[in-house]
Amino acid sequence: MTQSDAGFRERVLALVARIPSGRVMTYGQLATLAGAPGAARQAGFVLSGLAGGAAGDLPWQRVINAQGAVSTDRLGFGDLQRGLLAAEGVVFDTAGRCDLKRLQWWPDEEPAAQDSLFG
DNA sequence: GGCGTGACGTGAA
DNA sequence: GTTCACGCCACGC
Repeated sequence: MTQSDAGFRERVLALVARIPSGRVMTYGQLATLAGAPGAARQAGFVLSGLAGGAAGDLPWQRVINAQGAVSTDRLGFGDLQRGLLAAEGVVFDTAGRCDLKRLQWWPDEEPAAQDSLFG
């Protein structure tokens, strides 16, 4: 398995699928966890192929930029992403930004730890 | 083989 | 606090 491994895309998609409801991750975070720190742009490009319904059960909506705002606004469905997150309890500011510091999720965290976050 | 692209990130003004 | 510009790495042609 030293040929091409799972690939950067597969790892990013696997991480996105692990994001619990009501939580979000940043592109740089996905890239770093995928083994490519700095490839935040590429991480977003991977998700770009999912937009439109190809995402299946993949919660691509839970992936936002480091500013706590959605980057899909330039794609035309930024409101869609905000709506999906809002349905999960994610509140966006008037500027379209959320409390990333509180909503950012790491695969290292366990479901039980989320309970403390809401407290 | 190399070049350009891209749902970004960080630093600086 | 915001905004501009450059740099980053993986993928497609």
